[in-house]
This record gives sequence, C-alpha cells and structure tokens, in this order.
Amino acid sequence: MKELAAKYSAAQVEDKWYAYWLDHKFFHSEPNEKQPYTIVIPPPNVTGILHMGHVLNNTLNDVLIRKARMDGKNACWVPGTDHASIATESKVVAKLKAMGINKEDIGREEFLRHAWEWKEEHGGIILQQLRKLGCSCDWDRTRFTMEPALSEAVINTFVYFYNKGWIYKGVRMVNWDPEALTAVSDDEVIHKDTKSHFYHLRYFISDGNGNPTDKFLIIATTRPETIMADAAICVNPKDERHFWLKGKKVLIPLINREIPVIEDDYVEMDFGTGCLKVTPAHDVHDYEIGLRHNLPVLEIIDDHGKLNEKAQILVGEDRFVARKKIVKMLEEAGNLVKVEDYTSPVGYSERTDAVIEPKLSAQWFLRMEDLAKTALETVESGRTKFTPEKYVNTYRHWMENARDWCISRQLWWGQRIPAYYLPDGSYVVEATPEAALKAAQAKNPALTMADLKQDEDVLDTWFSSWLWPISVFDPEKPGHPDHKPNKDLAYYYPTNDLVTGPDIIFFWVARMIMAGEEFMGREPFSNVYFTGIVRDKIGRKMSKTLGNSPNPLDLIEKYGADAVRIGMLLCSSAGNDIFYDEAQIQQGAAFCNKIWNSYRLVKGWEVDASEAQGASARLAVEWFAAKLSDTIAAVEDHYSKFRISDALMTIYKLFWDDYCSWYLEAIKPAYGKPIDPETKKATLEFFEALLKLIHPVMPFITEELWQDIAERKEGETIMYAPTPKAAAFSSAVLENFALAQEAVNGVRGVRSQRNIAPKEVMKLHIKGAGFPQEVIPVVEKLANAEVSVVDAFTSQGIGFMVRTIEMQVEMEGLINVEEELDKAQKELEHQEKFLAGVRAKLSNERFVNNAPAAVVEVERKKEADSLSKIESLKAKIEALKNN
RNA sequence: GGGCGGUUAGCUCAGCUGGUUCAGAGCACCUGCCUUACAAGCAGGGGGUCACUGGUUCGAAUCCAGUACCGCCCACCA
Repeated sequence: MKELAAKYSAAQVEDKWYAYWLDHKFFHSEPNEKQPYTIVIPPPNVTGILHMGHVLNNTLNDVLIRKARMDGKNACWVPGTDHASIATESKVVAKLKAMGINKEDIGREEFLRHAWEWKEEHGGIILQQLRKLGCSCDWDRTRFTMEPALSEAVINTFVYFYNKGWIYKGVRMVNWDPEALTAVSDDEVIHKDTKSHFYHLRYFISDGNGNPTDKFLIIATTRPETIMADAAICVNPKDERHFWLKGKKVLIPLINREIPVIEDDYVEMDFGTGCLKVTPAHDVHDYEIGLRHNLPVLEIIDDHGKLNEKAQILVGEDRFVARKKIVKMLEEAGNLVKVEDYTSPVGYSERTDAVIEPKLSAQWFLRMEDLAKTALETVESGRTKFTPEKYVNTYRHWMENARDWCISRQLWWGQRIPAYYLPDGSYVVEATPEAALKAAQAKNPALTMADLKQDEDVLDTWFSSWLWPISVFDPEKPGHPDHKPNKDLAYYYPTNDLVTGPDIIFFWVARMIMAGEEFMGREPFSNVYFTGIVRDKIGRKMSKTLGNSPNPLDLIEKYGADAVRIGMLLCSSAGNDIFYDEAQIQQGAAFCNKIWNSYRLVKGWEVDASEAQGASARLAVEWFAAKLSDTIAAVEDHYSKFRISDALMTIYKLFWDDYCSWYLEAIKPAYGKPIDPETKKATLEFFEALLKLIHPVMPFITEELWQDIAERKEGETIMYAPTPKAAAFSSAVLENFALAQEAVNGVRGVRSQRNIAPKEVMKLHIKGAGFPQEVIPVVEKLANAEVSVVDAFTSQGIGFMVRTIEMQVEMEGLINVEEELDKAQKELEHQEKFLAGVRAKLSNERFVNNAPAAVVEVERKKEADSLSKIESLKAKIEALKNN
C-alpha cells in the first residue's frame, strides 16, 4: 500500500478482501485435532432478503465465529436457507396468480415445478447479501432444508416418531380462511376489535318429548347463525340461578332439536346470562367442552363459509347473510329477547382479510410430553444456557404446558407426509412409496401402487428446521438414533452458540433441543443468545408497509460493512430491542476513520536509528502495555458473559481514548522530527494488537491495515492471527499514569477556562512529594507545561487538586483573587460537608462494629484524605486573603 | 385474564453476591478550537431525589412488600 488517503474508503477495501478470503478458503473447516467451535446459521427464508434483523443476528454470529477462529479453535459456521413453506408458497401462488394461473388448476406436481423454478431463480439472494456483510460462513457447507438429503431426514423422523407411537392423527380446530380455502397458522390471524351484536336468545325447556314448556332460559351469543349446530347449553355448576336447570333439556329455536343442559367451570357466571350455548364444531372452546362432555359434533358451515344442509334452515346462505336472516326469524318466532351492541376481538386472515372460521379438521400431531420434559431438563440443568437468563422462565412455562404439536399443513411446498391411504381407508406410514406398498400388501396382497394415495398435507417447516444442527452435518442421523454419527457430526456436534430472536424460542429453539436430545442424546448447543428486535428510532417495528426499514445493502455501500456492523452492535445488549438510528452507523464510520488515521500518523513517522527513546515515550509505552493487558482481560470477561456490546465498547475506548488520545499524543515526535526505533516498533505492535482485538467485528479495515503494517506473504491473514493475550503488568504503572492524566486534565481545564492556546507553555507547580516523579515528563509533554515540585507555592496562580495533591498553574498577574477565593470557599464547604458525613458514619458504633473491617478502613481513609484537603484549602484561602 | 421481565442523564443502556467518594458509559447537548493523523476531529463543560410508597439493615440504585406505568409470551370469555 502506498500513501494512505486522508479518509477511509470502505468500498475499495471490502470486496477485495472478501474475495481474498474466499480464494484461500479461510472460511472452510474440516474436522481436525483442534477444538471445534460451531455455529449453525438460523436459516433465513430462502426467498427472504436481508433486513436489519438479519444484520444484527449475523454480525453477532460472525463476531463469535471470528473470535473463536482467532482463539485457535477450528471454527465452522454452517450457512443455509429454510424452505419456509407458508411464505414461499404464498409468494409462488401470488406470482402464478399474476400470470392468471390458479394453483388448484395446475395441480400439485406442476405447482411444485414452478416453486422450484422460483427457488432457483430468487432463492438464496440473502446468502449473497451476507457476503457483503462480511460473514465468514463455510459456504462449501451451504444447506437447504428441502434439499433431498435433508428432506429424507425429515421423512425418516416422521416414520420414527410414528413407529414410536408419538405421532397420531387427530381432529383439531384450525383457523380456516373461507376465501383462500386454506387453514392458516395462528400467527397469520390478526385479531381486531370488531363491532357486532350480542343477541340474547330464549331457549324453551323441553317437556322431554321434544315439546316446549313455558319455562325457558336465555343465552347470549354473537353468532346466532350457529345455533343449529348447538350440542348443549352449559352453565357453571356453582351458579345458583341455574340450579333448576340441572338435568333438563332445551329446544334449539327454529329447528326444535333437543339438547341437554350441562355444567362446566368454563362458563363465567357474571358474563352474559351465565348460560352458554355449546357449538363444538364452530368454536374452539366449545369443542373442548364438547370433548369433556362427550357431545356430538355437528358441522353446519362449509369450506366457503356457507351453511350446509345439516343446518336444516338457510341452507346455502353465507354465514353473515344467514346471521341477519336468522335474527329476523328468531324475532318472528319470539325467541329474540334483546340485542346489545358489542365489541369483541375477531380473527381476520392476514392474507385475505376474511373473517377466520374455526374449523375442525384432521391433522397430524406429535406428542410433546416426553420431548418437552427432557428439553426442559436440558435448560434447567444448565447444559444449554440462555442469555439473558430471564428467558429460562418463559421457556419453562411453555415446556410445562406444551400442547401436542400439530405438524401437518395444508400446503404443497414442503415435505409431504409419508402416510399412504389404502382403499379401505386405513393407512400405512413408510419412508418411501415402495416400502409403503410392501406394508400395504402385508394387509392386502392384491394392492398395487395405484391403490395407494399419499396424504395431501406437508409437514410444518419447523418439523424440518428442528433437525438443523444435526442434519446439516449428517442427514442420516435424524430418525435413526442408533446410526453412528458420521465424522462431521461426531466432531461438530453439539454446536457451541446459537444467536436468535426470542420470538422463536418455542418454534425453533425448544424444538431443536428436543430433536437433539432425542436423536443425539444431548443438547444441540451450549449457549443461546437472544437478540432483541430491531426497531426504528421511535420504537416501531420495522416493516415494509411502514417503510421505516432501511436496506442494509444501501447502508453498507454508503458507510461500509465494518461501520454497519460495529454501529449496530455498540448499542445492542442481549435481549433488548434495538432502536435503530442511522447515527449509530455514522458513529461506526467515524470509528473506521479514526482507526485509519491513527495508522496514517504512525506510518508517516520516519525512524532515526540513532534516536534514543525519550522519557515520555518510554513511560507511555510502559503504560500502554499495561493498559492493553488490563483491557484484554476485561474484554475476555465480557465475551465470556456474552456482553458483546460491552466488549466492543471497551475496545472502542481503548483504541480511541487510550491509544489515540493519550498514547499517541505522548509519544508523538515534534513536527517533522523522526521517531526512535524502539518506540515505533512498540507502537506498531500495539496497533496490531488493537487490530486483532477489533477484527471480529470490523473484519475488513483490520485486514487492510494488518496487511500493510508488515510484509505479508500471500495467504496470510489477520483472520487466523491469534487473539492478543493479557500479560502480567504492574498496577502501579496504571495508577501513576492515571495521576499524570489527572494533572494534565487540570492544566487543560485552566487553559480552557482562561482561553489559553495549547501552544503556550504553562508553568505547573506540584506541592509536596506525593506525586510520582517518574511520570512528570508525560505531564510536561501532554499539558505542554514546565513542571516543578515545590514545598510551597510562591507565585500567583490557579490551583487544583489531584486526589490529595495540590497543584498550581502559575498565572502571575492574571488571576482574579475574588474568583479564586470564591472557588476555594465553595470547595471547602463541600469538603466539610463530606467530612461530616464520613464522621457521622465512623462515630456510629453499630457501623464500626458491624461493617467489615475493610469498609471501615475505607471510611477512615476518606476521613484522612478529606482532612488533608481541608487543611490545604484553608491554607490556600489564607494565602489568597493575604495577597 | 394468567405468566415473565422492566422503570437509573435528553436517548440507548452498565451497575455481578447490599459498603471501594457509587451514581457510571456511549451518543446527544453546551463552550472554545480548521493545533502540522483524523472537523467523521481536538480540548473543556453541564446534566439524574436511581418510577412511587413503605419495610429489613449500622448502611439500599442494589434485598422484601405494595402502587403506578411500560414491554414480552400465553389465553383471547360465549
């Protein structure tokens, strides 16, 4: 590298080094004798594009992986994408729709052909974008959850759990979208408060023969069109008002079907009338009550949201039209008591905005009981640690109440459920059609392939991603606990850290733990680091519709990936949401520039071999060596606790404040003068250590400069330079330098107050022998002052204290005695108050007797220091008065 | 409604098992400087009854209880 530009320009640097890293396969990992450090990427949706959440997450991953690599571990970061069945399928559906093609019309096979085409064309863009961010993924290991081997793994696990008896077919209420004609997941249902009515209906008591008596009860409902599906009326068993109903039967209005009155705690006595109509087919809770009381299920609404013939009346009418009509009919029949306005939350489909209809349907379930129990133990025992810890509570609560997992989805894009139906309605579950045929023929030898019909549904995407930490290494293993892990799996599993958002703690994290325990017999990762959500400045979630989400690639282009990375991370502590502000990235860019220029300065110094190291430089080198070691220890501590932003801030301050503002200023040769070889060498060593420390978060600029500070051979990289280690140091060195810094600050304060230019040499008098003599050269250089140690101040000047040491900047004839007196008086008052406080404590016998000796000792020291300060202040005031 | 977590400077957050002058950091702000690496900079400075109330203790930002507000997860009352 020749002359360095005055400003750092990321664009020229980043692509160059990324290509270099790729060329040399620096990201690639193979099992070897070193300790592995493994991360599997939280696979982004294959059709996704990079957003700020990905930036945060993947930068964290990359920091961890690069740090581990420099720590000498065999670091492996496995990238890949998730087939994301719902998201991808709806994108393909939308694309086809735009072409005038209906999914149903072209059929499954043709649809999947389109979907794969789409995936090949648009899929994996996000992985390209991650390269721009600098992510050091082992691209040779890139995986896709729906690639053949991984799909096989999914099917095998299904068969495995089925054979174990944990997978069963059951009926469940799903969120049915009558417009899209599909079930949608709970996440795709938006609850909106909707104005409707509360209809109070009169149900007459039956005489036992299906005829009404003159007695009746009143129920309140928002859905009168479903009364034909009623299976019971339910009251709370403690409700005295309804004791008389016990054992009675009532008649459904209009159709006069007889239904029983039952009792269940679910009914709230003080809500509505205390009588609830139970409609198992069209309400989730009612369905559960129905299960408890063995009630029949009668479905009267079809897939299109219209009443069917089972309704007996209003057949073929849309549910909302039917509602209006039936109200009228009820009114005419004398069953309508009153109508109240009512606002209640109603579920709408995210995609079509249709009102969701709860619908019963046959689904496949995986029993959770044992899996959840084991997975809870994994976390409670600490084998997998959560950061921040608070999420253990959330996790526990969910695991203790885990409901069976509905694993079927009414979609085509995904792994198709390997259940094959026989003509007699029974089914077999096998990994392949061939095996299924064999199994079917065992039941009925006459069957042929053509007689078998595979289940139409595919598996929940999470049913494939929960295998991710295993299947990316050895797709044979899931579904086969006895299979001997291949070399990769044996080496890389369990992975070390997982970085992800808390929103998928159950969907993904918990289930990976389950799968890991089930198939590997141990946890899939040692640590889970939960990030927060990236929000905009005013706290809104970033979303496309709000348009408040910047495009990370634009930011990278504008500021550089390093700036984006450190900008995001400096202010993001684990578990807390991040309020994104472009100013953070600007701060990152400023830091890049600072690093760049600090090197520009050092690089520009000519070395004169005959030059001897000056006192100030010698001290500064000694001090910074200590400071560096001290800080490295602090940084390591932060990392070990996953306080990433603290670790980075610590390095940031070390670089900017300690190295640039103090150290470089202390060793800086006079303008145009050469530097001695010893100092230059030390400085470059320090600089290299700093580059290495910050490299995990700022990979590009550090590589650029690292390559320049010394002769490097082709194939050398900072990526594999070992993390600087803390060396032993004397704390006295730090302590003495700190005193020097305070003295310098004191002088600078006086300059600032009096508007004295930095160029002007000042005279600083230090009273007594308390100040470490050896650091005086540093003070002289940085304060641009001549320092003298005196017994008493003999000239006029402005005083200040460094701890208990009195100092004075000589200002003959330039000081305002009044002002100085005033200042000293105030300081005295403050000091006396402080002393009083300390003495009150010390005179408290209970404190002296109960507090640890060390604490009492500290108080005594405070007392002594304060006394000494008061004494000098008094003397100073005297002197000023006499002046 | 149930569970969990939070409330410290204008903003974002540290502050571990109560005691080190403990009230901190970064950013923002104010003042003065284009000082020959960097104005994406340098130097200096102001700013908080640690949400509120009570308790425990010699001593509380820190422990306990209650109150208020905020956030997240679950259920989302026919």
